[in-house]
Amino acid sequence: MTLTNSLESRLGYQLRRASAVMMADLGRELAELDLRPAEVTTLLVIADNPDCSQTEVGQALAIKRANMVPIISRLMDRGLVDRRRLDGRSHALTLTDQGRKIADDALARIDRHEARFAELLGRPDSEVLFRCLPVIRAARDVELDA
Amino acid sequence: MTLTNSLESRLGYQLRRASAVMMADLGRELAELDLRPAEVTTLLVIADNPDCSQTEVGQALAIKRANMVPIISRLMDRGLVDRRRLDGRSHALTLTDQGRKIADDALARIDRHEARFAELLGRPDSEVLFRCLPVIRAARDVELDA
DNA sequence: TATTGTTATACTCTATAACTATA
DNA sequence: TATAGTTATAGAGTATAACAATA
Repeated sequence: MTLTNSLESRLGYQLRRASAVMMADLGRELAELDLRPAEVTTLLVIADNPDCSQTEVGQALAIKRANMVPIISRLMDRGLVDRRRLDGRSHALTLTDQGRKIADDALARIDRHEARFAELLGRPDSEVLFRCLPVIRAARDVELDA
Repeated sequence: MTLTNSLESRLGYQLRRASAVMMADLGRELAELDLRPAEVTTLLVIADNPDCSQTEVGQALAIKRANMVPIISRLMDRGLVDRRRLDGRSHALTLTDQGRKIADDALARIDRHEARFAELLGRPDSEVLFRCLPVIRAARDVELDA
């Protein structure tokens, strides 16, 4: 009744399944904040880079310009992000006080979630992962726009 | 102009980005077959387990019963998968000759794609990944149905 | 001309609830 | 009652093309 699956020996498949498990776990951790993963990551990038632009956030997160629009829009509607005109076409993004509070809370939750998995893996293996995953990304990081 | 991103030090984030890169690369490799990743994996599981049921394929791939329907449906429409009534409610899935040909082609492409990344990582690190990723999955593998 | 933000739209995968017809 | 397959529907992420305003 348990099926064999030759995909189990493929790295891409294992990566996808592992990533799905961590995303689901993160989702549970963030559900109370009513924030989607894409919104949280956006919030954290703005926290790290006050006065950055929407396009820059997208570049940091591999999210296309067009797809940043509804994310920023929702964060502003909720009073977590503020923006200030720079020149006629670009904005400088910052967190509001509320946004900073939520970002801090989110980061604490992320780190609880991370700790659960780090403990599972142990120190030396974690280090290999942190060395290998960027190598995979660098192979051809998601190309933004065309 | 390059932003800092504290997420870079988080395993979940690195996994997701690395997985996205491999998925995009796989997508390019499979585009000529006009098969989506979910369809290819389904095809390969049926190849490995002739006469399995739709629900079983879903369990192997962490795809919910309801979401298997359009996948199987499209594979049958294209003449790649065949099914035979078992009892009044379950079917036995098999590949057609055409399906077997496509599955073989897909597997060859997957392995070319895999080889590119394996080469990048090297032998000992690859082994660590193949040991670690299932550990992450096992932490709480995607629970099917409710 | 190139860039920032935007709109509109489509596709892929995933999630839930409820139904049917069996067993 | 539980199971296999199904329908309908919604959400989330991602992709493309095209536009306005500005640099």
